[in-house]
Amino acid sequence: MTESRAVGTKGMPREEREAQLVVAGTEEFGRAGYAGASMVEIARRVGVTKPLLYQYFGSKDGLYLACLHRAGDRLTEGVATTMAAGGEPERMPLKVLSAIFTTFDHDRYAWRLLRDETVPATGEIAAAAADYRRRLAAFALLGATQLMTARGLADPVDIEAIAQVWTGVVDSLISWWIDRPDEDAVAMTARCARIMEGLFGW
Amino acid sequence: MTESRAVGTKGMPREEREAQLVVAGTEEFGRAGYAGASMVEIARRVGVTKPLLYQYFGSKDGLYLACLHRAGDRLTEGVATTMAAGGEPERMPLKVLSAIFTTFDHDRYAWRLLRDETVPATGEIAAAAADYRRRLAAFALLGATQLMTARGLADPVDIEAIAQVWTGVVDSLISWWIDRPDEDAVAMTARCARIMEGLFGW
DNA sequence: ACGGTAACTTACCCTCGGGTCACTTTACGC
DNA sequence: GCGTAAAGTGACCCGAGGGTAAGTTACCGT
Repeated sequence: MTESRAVGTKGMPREEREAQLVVAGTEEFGRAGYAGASMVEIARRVGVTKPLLYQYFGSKDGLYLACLHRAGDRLTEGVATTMAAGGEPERMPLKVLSAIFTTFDHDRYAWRLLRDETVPATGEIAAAAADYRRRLAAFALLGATQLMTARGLADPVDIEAIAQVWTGVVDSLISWWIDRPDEDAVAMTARCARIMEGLFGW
Repeated sequence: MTESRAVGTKGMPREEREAQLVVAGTEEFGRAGYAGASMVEIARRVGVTKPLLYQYFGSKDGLYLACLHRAGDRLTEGVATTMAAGGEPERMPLKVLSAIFTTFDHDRYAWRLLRDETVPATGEIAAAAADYRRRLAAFALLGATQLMTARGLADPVDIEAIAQVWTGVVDSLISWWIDRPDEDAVAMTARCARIMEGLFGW
C-alpha cells in the first residue's frame, strides 16, 4: 500500500474489485458454464450489484474473456514450461499433471473455462477459447506422438484420439478434485503417480 | 400396420412423431446441453411446431426425461450384460467400450445426456440422471476394483478416482467419435484395442 | 467546508425462450 | 358428403436474465 491511490474513492479500488469479480466469475462460469451462469449472481457473490460489473467489464462476454485469459495464459504457460524441460515420454503426463494441479490449486474451476461447450459458437470468446484449446491440443499431440513412436506404433489418427482422451482425463481428474477440497496439489499428484504406477507400470 | 389406427388422423400417428421428437431432442440436448437447447429448435428439426411438442411431452423436462430414459436404459442394460459375462479384468474396458459403441452407433449424442451438468440441480431430471450415473459408477467401481486388486494395490479412494476417470475417458472417446461420423462401431472398437495394446500392453 | 471524482446503486428496458389458448386442417367411418 | 377426432398451428403471455440511464455515497485534496 505504499503508493497512494487516486483521489475520491468509496469502497474498494477498481483493480482489487475487478480481481474479486474475475475470481467469482471463474467459479460461477466453471460451475454452471457460460450459458448457465448469471451476471447478477456473480455480482452478488462479491457483494456488489450488476451495473458495477458492467461498468468494469462491459458485458458478459467481457467478463468471460477476462476469466478465460487469466486461466488460459497461466495454464499454457505452465504446460509449455513443463514440456520444454523434456524428459522420458512416460514421465511427461505426470509432470504436466503436477504443473496443472500446482497452478490451479486454489482456483480449480479455471480449467473448465477452456472446455466449456456452452460458449457461443462464434465471436471473440469462441476464437480465444479455440486458440487456447489448439495450443493445449498441440502439446497433447506432441506428448502422444513421443509416447507412441517410442513404442513403434504411430497411426496419426490413433495419436489424435489419444491426445483428445488425454485432455478428457485431465478434465475428469479436475472434476474429482473439485469435489475433494481437502486434497492439495501435492497429494493429488502423489495419487496420480500411484495410480499410473499401479495400472500401467509407468 | 395390421392394426388399424384410430379414426381421424392428419399427418403422422402420435407414436411415430414422438419417436422422431425424442431422436431430435437427444441430438439437440446432447449438443447444446439441457440449458442451451431450445424447444422450438427441436420442433423445427422434425418439421412441426412447439405446441405439438408440448402436447406430447408436457414440458421441456418431460421431453428431456423421455430422451434420458431411452439413453440410460439402453446403456445400463448393455453395460450390465457385458459386465455380467465376466472375463479377465484387463479385457473388460474394451468389452464395455465395444458394447457402448455398438449400442449408440446411430445415436452418438445419447451418452452425453447422462453427463449433462447444465441440468437443474433438483427435481425429477436430477433424480433420474443421478440414478443412472450411480449405476454406471457402480460398474466402473467394480471394474476398477477388479483391476487394482489383481495388481495388489487397493486404496479405496484411488479406486474411486480411477472409476471417475474411466467415465471421462468414455466421454472423450464419444466426443471424438461424434466428430468422425464415418468411423463405425467396429472400427472404433478396433482403434481402442490398438491404442490400449500400444500404450499399456493390455 | 467544499468541490471533484471514483465507487456504487435503484429502477428501468428488451429480448429470448418456456409455456398456453383458441383455432384450423386432414383423414377416416358411416 | 359429412360428423368426429386426432394432428397440427398462429398468436399470445410471462418470467428470467443481459444490458443501461441517471442518480447517490463516500473519500480525497485544497
